[in-house]
Amino acid sequence: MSNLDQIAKLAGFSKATVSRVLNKSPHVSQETRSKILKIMQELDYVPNRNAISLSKGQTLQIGIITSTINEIVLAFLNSFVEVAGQYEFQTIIYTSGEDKKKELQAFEDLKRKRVDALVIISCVNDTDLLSTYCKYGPIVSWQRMDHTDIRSVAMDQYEGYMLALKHLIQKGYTRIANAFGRPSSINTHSRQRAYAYIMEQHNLPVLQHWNQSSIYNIRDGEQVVRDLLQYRDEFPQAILCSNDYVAVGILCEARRQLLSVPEDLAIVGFDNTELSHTMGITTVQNPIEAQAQNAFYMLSPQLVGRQMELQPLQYSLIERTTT
Amino acid sequence: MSNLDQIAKLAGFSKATVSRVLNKSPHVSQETRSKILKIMQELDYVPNRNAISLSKGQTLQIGIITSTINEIVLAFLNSFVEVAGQYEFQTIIYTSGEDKKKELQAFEDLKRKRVDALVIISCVNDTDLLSTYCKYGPIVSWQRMDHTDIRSVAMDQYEGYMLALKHLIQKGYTRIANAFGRPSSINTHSRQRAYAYIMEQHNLPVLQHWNQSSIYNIRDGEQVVRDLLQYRDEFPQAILCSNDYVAVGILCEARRQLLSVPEDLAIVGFDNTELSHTMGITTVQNPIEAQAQNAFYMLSPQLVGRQMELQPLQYSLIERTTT
DNA sequence: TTGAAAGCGGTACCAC
DNA sequence: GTGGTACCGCTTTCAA
Repeated sequence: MSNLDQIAKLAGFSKATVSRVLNKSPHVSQETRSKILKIMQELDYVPNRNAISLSKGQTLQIGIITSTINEIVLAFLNSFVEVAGQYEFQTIIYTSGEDKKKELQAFEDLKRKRVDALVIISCVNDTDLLSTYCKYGPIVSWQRMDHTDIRSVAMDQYEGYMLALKHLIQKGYTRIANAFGRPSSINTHSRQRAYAYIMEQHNLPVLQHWNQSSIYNIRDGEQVVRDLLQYRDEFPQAILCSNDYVAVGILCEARRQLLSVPEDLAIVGFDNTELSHTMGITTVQNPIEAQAQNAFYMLSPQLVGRQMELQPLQYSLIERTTT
Repeated sequence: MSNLDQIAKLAGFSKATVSRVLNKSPHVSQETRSKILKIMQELDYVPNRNAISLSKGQTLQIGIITSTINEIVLAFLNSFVEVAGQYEFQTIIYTSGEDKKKELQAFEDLKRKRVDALVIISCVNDTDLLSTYCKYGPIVSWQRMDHTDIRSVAMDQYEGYMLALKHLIQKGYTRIANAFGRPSSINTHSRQRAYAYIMEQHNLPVLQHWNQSSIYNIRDGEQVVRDLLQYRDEFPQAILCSNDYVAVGILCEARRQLLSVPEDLAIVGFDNTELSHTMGITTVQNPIEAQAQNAFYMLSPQLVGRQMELQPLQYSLIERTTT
């Protein structure tokens, strides 16, 4: 492998001049430039990115942290990789598997200058601890954070959940259950607030086993149906899900249990993923791609020195056949 | 940010000794070590990864190339990130969006020493061109390659497809259609060979419109059903799919069209993903996780200087309710 | 327009 | 066990 020095020697110029050519500096004469370019071509030269990173103190790499890559994360990840790539930034995946130590390595890598910035999709460490890393580079989060140092691109799911609740009530459903996600998450709290508010406002019943938590995926959704069926007399008319995959699980299991949807059980998903469309699940449209792009835009002032305008975000209800 | 030099000065030792402490060299006295470690702690010192990479000529980063991150890729990606992480390697995503230039950047990054190795999930460039990059580092592929320089971890889908075909025939289905993926791919060719062989052996009919290509995802699957319905009289009894997502699309659309499954149409997926389980789709179990792990193991001789034993791979048929 | 040289922050070989 | 020092390969300031 050839390096700058060799190119410089062969061309009869200094490293500085060769570097100028590489960086398209205007302060190089035309003939010098073409002579150097020719030699680079001949030697099949490409600059070493580690050397550049070390010298510039910038890697053009962004770390993205998630416990695991699942279907929900997919849309965000794709969209983020895409927009970051447009600005020459690469994306490194850090999967923690909910392990605090492993997750922390991503933050250490920010400190160690392996990445220029971090995006949190989900994290398990204490936010007070994580925010101490802000001094090493910009950090944004998709997951809502209870800490002011780390900004979040997510929307308040209170609004989205309200849409779903109002839709159900308007349709005449009164016995409404919830399949929440992480019990301690801000999203879950928002949803619980919306639920409590609406239920009280309409003077509707709230049973304890209608509030299930830690329901994340298809399998969990299937289990929810089986659990609810144990209380035959208190079976809900409708169920709101933490995401579309949970809704899919509930729908499939409901059918297996010979419940007809939406007559015996109405289902509302969340996110409006491809799958909810295919399976005809009523859901709340969540602009995930836009949030991923906003994540990059929020980093951009420190990354590319330019403030970028965030896209407006809005929920909407997509009515399909499960309500 | 502090660096080696500062630590050395403050501790009253040389950079070399500090470096030894960092790298856990045994040739440092206990008190020197603890003294240096104490100072590192006080200054909150961590070594700069770019400097290490430059000096060692190794980044501990592996690039993974795919046109887009979809559900099929998910299992592979998760598994690969996991196993690579166990050996301290990080994974960088390169999504090409089928753009040859963009895809080539990943290979240039191998040359430029941004990554130590590459894993191809899918690629669009000419394999002759890509194999010229082998001299810069190890490259393996999940997608089957027609080039000997780049080894593939994938299995020959001929075997898997045979399982599915034999299953259908044993069940008494004779009018069998195919939803193939990329027309030019080696996998598709393997499947076509298996199909042709079985059909001829059993003297079964083969209609041209029973062989659909470029069917990749749920939407494509839905479309397949609508297309096939145009030939009412020549509607197949069963259909084999390029993957489980196509099968899901076909299943959902078939139900919407009031076809009963498997009576009017039997469906066999491929891969045995979570979703096929949930929806009760008969499928071919494809050990994707093991292939991802093997991908790392195939890189390992050049990456960690150790030959690792590849896991044996085997297809099996998972019979569920769609056949 | 060009060059010399001092970084960037480590590693690793060779002395002692 | 420890230190001196030449790398690794590129950027950037200052002079000329």
